[in-house]
Amino acid sequence: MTESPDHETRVARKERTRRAILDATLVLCEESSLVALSLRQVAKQVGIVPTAFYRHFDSIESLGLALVDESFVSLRAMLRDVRRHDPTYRDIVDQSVDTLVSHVQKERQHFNFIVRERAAGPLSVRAAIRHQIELCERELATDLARLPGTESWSPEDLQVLSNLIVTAMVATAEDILVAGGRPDAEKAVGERARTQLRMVIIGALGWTSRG
Amino acid sequence: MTESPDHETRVARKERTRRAILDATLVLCEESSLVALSLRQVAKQVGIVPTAFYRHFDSIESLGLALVDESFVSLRAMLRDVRRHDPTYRDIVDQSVDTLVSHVQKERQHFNFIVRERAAGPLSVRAAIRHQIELCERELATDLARLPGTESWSPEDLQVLSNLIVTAMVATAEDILVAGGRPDAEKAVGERARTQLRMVIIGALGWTSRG
DNA sequence: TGTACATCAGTGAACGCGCGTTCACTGATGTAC
DNA sequence: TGTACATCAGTGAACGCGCGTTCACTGATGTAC
Repeated sequence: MTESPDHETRVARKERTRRAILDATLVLCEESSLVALSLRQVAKQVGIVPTAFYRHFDSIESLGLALVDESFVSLRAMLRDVRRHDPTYRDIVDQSVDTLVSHVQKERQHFNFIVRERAAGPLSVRAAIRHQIELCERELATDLARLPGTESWSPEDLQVLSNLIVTAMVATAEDILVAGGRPDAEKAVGERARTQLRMVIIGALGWTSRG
Repeated sequence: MTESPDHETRVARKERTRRAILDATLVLCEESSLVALSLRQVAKQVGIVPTAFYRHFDSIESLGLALVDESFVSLRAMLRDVRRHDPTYRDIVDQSVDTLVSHVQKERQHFNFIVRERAAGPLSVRAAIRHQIELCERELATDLARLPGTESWSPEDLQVLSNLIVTAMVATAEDILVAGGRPDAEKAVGERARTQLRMVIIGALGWTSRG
């Protein structure tokens, strides 16, 4: 990079280039997938020579793993927001869906990366994403256990319910991305997610665990 | 192709090569995605020279569209099986999930292709898959309307419920593929899908449409 | 503070390779008479 | 049935291009004294 500020430390400059590589990759992954991406395309987008890439990552695959970590840091921040129930909301469903929708809009590139690479990324990237989503499911299961009405549920059934909810929320995130910024379409997807969450939760309350 | 039977018509030989291209692509797409696939890799797998590819398809993208059509023909056959409720089953949920699981196992390559390219394929392929899944959702919605207990539901809410069920079933198919043939893991995924369908249907019966 | 040396992010040339696509071709199959 | 011609699936050479990776390098930044 030539346009570096004059009095920046060497470590800071390196970090800035690393950041630029991550950002460039997120941009390129808006259209396609990691597996169709070349190191040279990334370098070109960043504005460095291809060989400079190796100062930061071994391969596109390890760059992908770094992006998974980073994406889930921001996703976990969202889950914390959901968990901290804002008293101005009359309904936990309304609040959760609003948080999801606004977070996907704000972190569009990260969510797009996750949903695409989850299905099509390099094997290790797919595995890492699957693992992270499973952790989210488990966290949600323990949250659900604190909800009134689930006292008699077995841990297994809570886990199954949690899996269903996470699946529906991932699909909602995908559909918000497909809506592509059209506010009416995004709003419709949010409405649908609200209805689905209510259906599932009413189903949950009517359900008697076998455990 | 050199190993052609002696007395095969020209049309039949062409069809056989076309079939071989489709099959080779499904094999190569087990590991990766269409967008990371080259025409030369496909030709090599088939055993033809790269240029012969053009006798059958314009591009990898149009080959992908042909595979979408083909995959959904077999998927629709499955939906017909689900719809024709076998009286030996005590439960529509048990039967539907069994049909799904066995169909995914039988048509592993097609399902793998669909779930991967749905998220990561060329734009036109993604659009085609999204369209087909939407058609499935609509069909399911009309089926649901015939179920006792849904008389008071609005068409919109039936559609929303249908979307939730299809989403859960697509996720189930994905997880069966991830289970990768390990019978215990596949069985567990089927069990979970059964429980989830029951939760959703109980939720549906407890739900009062606003329409 | 000044000097001598070490570190290391980024450079640029070079490599062999697989890519999509073009083109003129071959030879078996199909058709008209 | 036999002949002359048309069709067309598959061939093989050739092209310019982008690929990942190697290597020796440069020159600014950092460190030891």
